[in-house]
Amino acid sequence: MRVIARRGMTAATMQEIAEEAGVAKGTIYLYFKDRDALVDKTFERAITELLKRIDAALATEGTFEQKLRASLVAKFSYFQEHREFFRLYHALRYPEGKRRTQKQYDEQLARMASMIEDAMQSGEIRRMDSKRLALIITEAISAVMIRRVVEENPPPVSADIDLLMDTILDGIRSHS
Amino acid sequence: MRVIARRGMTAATMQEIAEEAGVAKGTIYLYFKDRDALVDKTFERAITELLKRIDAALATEGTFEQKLRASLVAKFSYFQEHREFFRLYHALRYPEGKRRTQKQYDEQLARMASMIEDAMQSGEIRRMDSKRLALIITEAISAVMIRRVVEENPPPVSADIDLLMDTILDGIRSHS
Amino acid sequence: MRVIARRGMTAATMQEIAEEAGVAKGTIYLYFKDRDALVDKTFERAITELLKRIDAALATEGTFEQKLRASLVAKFSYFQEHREFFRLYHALRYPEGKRRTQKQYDEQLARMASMIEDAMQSGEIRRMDSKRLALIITEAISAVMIRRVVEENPPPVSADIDLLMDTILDGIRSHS
Amino acid sequence: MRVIARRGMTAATMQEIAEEAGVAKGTIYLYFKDRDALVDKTFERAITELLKRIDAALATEGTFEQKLRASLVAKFSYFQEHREFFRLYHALRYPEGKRRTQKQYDEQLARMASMIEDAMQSGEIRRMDSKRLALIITEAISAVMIRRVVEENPPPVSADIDLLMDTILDGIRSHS
DNA sequence: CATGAATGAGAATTCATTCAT
DNA sequence: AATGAATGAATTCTCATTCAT
Repeated sequence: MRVIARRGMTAATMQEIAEEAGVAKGTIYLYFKDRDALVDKTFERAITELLKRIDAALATEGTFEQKLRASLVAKFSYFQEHREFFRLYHALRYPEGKRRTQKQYDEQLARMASMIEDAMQSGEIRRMDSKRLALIITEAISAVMIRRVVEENPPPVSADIDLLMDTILDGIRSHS
Repeated sequence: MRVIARRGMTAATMQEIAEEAGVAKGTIYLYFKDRDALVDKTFERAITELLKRIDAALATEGTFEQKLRASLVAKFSYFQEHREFFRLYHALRYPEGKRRTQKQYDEQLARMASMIEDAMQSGEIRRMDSKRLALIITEAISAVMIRRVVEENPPPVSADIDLLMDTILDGIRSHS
Repeated sequence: MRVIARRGMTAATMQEIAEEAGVAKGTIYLYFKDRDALVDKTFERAITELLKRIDAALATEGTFEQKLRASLVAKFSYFQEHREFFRLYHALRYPEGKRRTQKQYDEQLARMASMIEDAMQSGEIRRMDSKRLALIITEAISAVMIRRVVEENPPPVSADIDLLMDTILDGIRSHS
Repeated sequence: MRVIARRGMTAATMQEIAEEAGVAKGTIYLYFKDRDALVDKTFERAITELLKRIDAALATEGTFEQKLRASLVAKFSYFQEHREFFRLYHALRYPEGKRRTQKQYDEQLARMASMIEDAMQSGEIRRMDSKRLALIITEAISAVMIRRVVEENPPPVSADIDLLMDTILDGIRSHS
């Protein structure tokens, strides 16, 4: 995970992975059929943990706003702990050499869309294309989160979360 | 450009690039110092054209809303013409193997931020962190645009543009 | 034996041998110094059984013709039982990577040559180079026997044995 | 060819082949897709030359005896020139694994069988199973020829040829 | 200018062998 | 005695780069 996150999916070598893992090159092949399998499995594992956290947040009781904020907190804290994974998350969306998005990413979008529809039903948010909204919200959040990872001195997490919630819910237009 | 866009920055081989260009491998080295230079220059060239269009849109007279919409139209129409480049644009943000973002990306963000500040000054939009807003808006737009590229039957461009403008300006909260 | 016969002396892996034997890889090294020793010993064992049968046939009382036929029957019936070993027998003659023939093969040839000399002495067969004759006869027999192993529907054993005896003893020339 | 003949089909390494050929490892891959292709093609090439010579001998006018002797001379002189190939010829018959390079060998046997049938027709040799005879004769010849390659001081070629012709045509039985 | 054959450093993969349990 | 996880040397293969033509 660390090596792939650091070097990227193509540049990571079996040698470096072995060294980082503290085993010999050959040992890796006892656990993964080949390099491809290793990358795939590693990728899946890294992302599964994140999605589990986000789903847990979305599953809590409360208003849409509360759930959205909770999922946002989950995402931010995950990357706070695993700064290196931002590149994996990045690749999740449009993996090299494939035109399709990753299944897990699409599933997460679908869950977000369904939550949005519920909120529309309850009148909490306006009626709009739920799938597109899910995409826009997810990526807006990711953008800030990924940016934080590479920033020397990012603002407090709460500031970014508040800004995102504020922008998503009320837009940027002035209402004076 | 085509090969790099198709295969990705790491997977593109000099052989395939030469074939697509209709020249011999060696010939490439008459025009580029090495593979790195080729990738960098190609990347820059692909992106410069896009940024030029966006900047032109931003430079027009009018309200913030008008300029934002114009830049959005520019971006969408560019990728309508160059579907394959979405992967390059993708890489623009966090190039493999580097922790830094690409200079051009940061510059574009800065221009957007300064436009946002002008709009805040004029009272057109609320006072918020302009840099973060620039990031959020840019990425929300990119998310939809990139998604369109891989969609079989994307909705009409105007629908996506309207949705984005609407969401960015007014948020998703219901005001009944 | 089975694995080496099936895969060949070079392609057989310790892993597959261990699996077929129902033991762990490491266990093999309690019984054989290394892979080379295993292959050599296995080879020897497989061939010793065959040579014992042939020698028994040659040791019976009777005319040269009777003894030759008996040894032929022994050889054919052995490979009838152990079809997979033909590849081992094949390697017996000119082992890969060595220029020398296998000792046991040479010894068998020598025994055959001495039997031929006895038959010359007794006037049963013509005076010719006994060593070359032993070689020619042995290989002619092997050729048919090996061919039988790979044939879908080989002719009856007796037909092949009769043909070989006939050809060896009387040649192919017409005497009409 | 030389390396494969010397080391065997499995033990020959790309490194040694490259060195013997006086090129770099990578260069080989410009001419052969992979190791397998190299071995197959090399093998085929080595054998084609031999079979061409034998066929030329068989195609001459004359009695069966004359043609057989001519083909025998061809075979002996080929291996006189290319001593190292005996191992390739050896492998031709029952290649490790189950490669189908065997085809050329089978074709040659078929040609020999058809020549034998002609000789039976003309009454020059006795009526017997022509396919089995072709096999027996071919392998008897090969046996002597291969043995010559590994012998320190082989007898004169003519002696071996005479012995083979004599044995094949008239058998070993005494007619006193 | 252009070529493309040749290069060789570097990466992935295999497998005989070891050794702590 | 037996195990099998771990090792790493050896091998195949890729591809950016060079250079004689």
